[in-house]
Amino acid sequence: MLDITFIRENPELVKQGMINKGEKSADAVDKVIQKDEEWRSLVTEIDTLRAENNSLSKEIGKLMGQGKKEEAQAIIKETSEGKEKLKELEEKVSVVAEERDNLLYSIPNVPDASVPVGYSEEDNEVFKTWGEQADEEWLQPHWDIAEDKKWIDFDRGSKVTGAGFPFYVGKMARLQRALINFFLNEAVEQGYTELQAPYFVNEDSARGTGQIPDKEDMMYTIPRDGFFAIPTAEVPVTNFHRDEILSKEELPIRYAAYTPCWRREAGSYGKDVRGLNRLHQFDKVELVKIVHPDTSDDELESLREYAESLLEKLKLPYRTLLMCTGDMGFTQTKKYDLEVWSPGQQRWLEVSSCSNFGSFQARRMQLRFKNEKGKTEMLHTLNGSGLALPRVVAAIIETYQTESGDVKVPEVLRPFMGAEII
RNA sequence: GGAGAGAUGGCUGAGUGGUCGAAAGCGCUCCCCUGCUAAGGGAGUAAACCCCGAAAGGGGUUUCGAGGGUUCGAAUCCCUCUCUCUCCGCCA
Repeated sequence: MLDITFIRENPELVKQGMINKGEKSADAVDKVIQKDEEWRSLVTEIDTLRAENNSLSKEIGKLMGQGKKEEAQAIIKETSEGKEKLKELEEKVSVVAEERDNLLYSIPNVPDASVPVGYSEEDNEVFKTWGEQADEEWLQPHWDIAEDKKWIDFDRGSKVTGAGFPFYVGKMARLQRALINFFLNEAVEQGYTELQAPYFVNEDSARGTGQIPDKEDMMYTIPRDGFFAIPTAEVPVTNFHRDEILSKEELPIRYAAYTPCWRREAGSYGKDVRGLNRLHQFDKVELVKIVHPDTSDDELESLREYAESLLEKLKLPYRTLLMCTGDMGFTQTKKYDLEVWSPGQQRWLEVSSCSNFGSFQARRMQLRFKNEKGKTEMLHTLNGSGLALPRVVAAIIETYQTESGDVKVPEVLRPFMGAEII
């Protein structure tokens, strides 16, 4: 959610941002400004009326205390009239406030000036490419190798739960555990605080990070208890400080959390979902930063660099994309995607997405701090994967396969695997 | 799952229908006093929103777990919900 005052003062900027993000119309901007004016004048009216009634009520109290019941009675009659008018206005103001808020929720975050304007994948900018993209003929996709070695059991996963819920068997299970350990150790070494988070969240939290009302369908629900299975650790971790006012000494806050993630991914099909490319349950280490507004630009760069360093340590070729306005999503001001090279599939696979949300999320969840002047101000939030496991696993299997049919263990994982060959 | 107790400001804790946004204490900030230290005195110390103002600031409204209700008036009475604690049961 954007700040209504900011919209009021920069309507053209907000409109342009909306258009650049691919919204059909930016009418909501003018509408929300008008609704806000309406709301403010109603509030002024109500406040005045209430002030009158309050002072009359105090008068009654005073008279009652002095035993002047008849004089009090006369004033009571007067306040009763004001009360009815008040009720009417209050109903009106709540309707207007809701209309204003709905409009406000429909306006996306304004893209940063450094973001390329564009409306499709092709307009994303290749920010960086690292490593050689292997393309030998004999390279196999990871699902063939995994099936051969009985490392991943998709069929039994389907039997036990459903499609997209595989079992990892033996060495493959251990590889996952190795990656989780590696990612968390690296993050802690970089100064992130490790956090173990709940896997279910309530409705307020889902709303706080914006899964509700927009993206409800992506989540699995536990209706009986009103919970949602988290689609990413971003949800519980960012909500950790919801409704809090932090002191500036606590900043920046950096968290790393490993959790499974559940996504319904309705409507997916074809080669995109083969093997480990897209699952309903997967593991991920998520990084969340809560920072001073002045530092969020730098924090995004260091977040990206950190995520990139993980792929470099695993020696997995990748590229970094700077997402264009139309491909970056509703809540972000700027976003980088990291894509690892999948030699067996000859395509790029997204393994991390590093985003700056500015104060957009913070405002929605009332995440604030006391600034230098002692005023409360919205914080900035960022997050990025560090990293999502399945596609990294796919890339490892495909990149480290040998012509003789083995798969080697990346050097940095050997201490965790206790072997050089998986 | 059953029985009971509770939720008040940064913290402790008083307040059971009327000058209560809330006593008192602690903490914190500033000032005074004190040649160090210790102690003492005074003032201040929540958030959101609206209006006025260039600003400093001023005025108003709302908020005592959340939501609804009774009343001219609610921290205080009624209803619903959430959370915390204690005991019992169950359990990794």
